[in-house]
Amino acid sequence: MAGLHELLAELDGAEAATIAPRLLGGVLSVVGADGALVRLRLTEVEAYGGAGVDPGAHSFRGPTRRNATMFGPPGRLYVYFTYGMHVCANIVVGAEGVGTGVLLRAGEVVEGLEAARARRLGARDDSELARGPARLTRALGIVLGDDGARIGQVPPDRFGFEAAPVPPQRIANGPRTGVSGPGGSDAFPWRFWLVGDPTVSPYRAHRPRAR
DNA sequence: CATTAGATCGTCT
DNA sequence: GACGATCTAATGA
Repeated sequence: MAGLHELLAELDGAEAATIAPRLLGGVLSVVGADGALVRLRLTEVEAYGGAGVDPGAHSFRGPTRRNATMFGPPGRLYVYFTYGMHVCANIVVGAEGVGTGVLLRAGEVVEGLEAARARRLGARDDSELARGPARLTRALGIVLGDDGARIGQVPPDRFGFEAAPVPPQRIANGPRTGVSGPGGSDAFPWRFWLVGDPTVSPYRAHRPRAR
């Protein structure tokens, strides 16, 4: 099993859409803001390209206050707040200044079930604990203050990742969920998931704001 | 089962 | 001032 930084070094210069599927099946370890440890096997991710390349990416129009971490060194967490109430997390995968990341959309809790359940009261089934990007951060105890944190090894770090290669035939891909405009079209089929896994979130097209 | 309304606020235009 | 890389509950078929 390779750590995140080894994997990123091996794929140096590759596009986010090439790196994203390589993260599937890998195990993300997080010591949450409340101190409890949860390990999650990634089952669904989305790749986001760099500035001027990917109209669906936060980094498309260049660096801003919010997306600064995307333009920093790879192997860090890019955590952002959205819809007035939700937190989502990415792994920065491109070189410094490029602005690429992989959104962590869903996974299977493989350790720390009790902590994850406690953080996700209301989940009807364990497969729902981290089925969706905002649910995932909640199950793992990732908070806004974790933006920019380095993903190393747990312990001693609070965040870690171990890759676990998955056969290509078990991976499917398609348009990204909830992305408006051309970035959410078939032109960017950069959502990747493990075929048939119950923790993969349902696809939802972007919905324009109601009046 | 599918579709929709409402929640709620930081960020960028 | 408009709008989200979303989620839940409620309503309709």
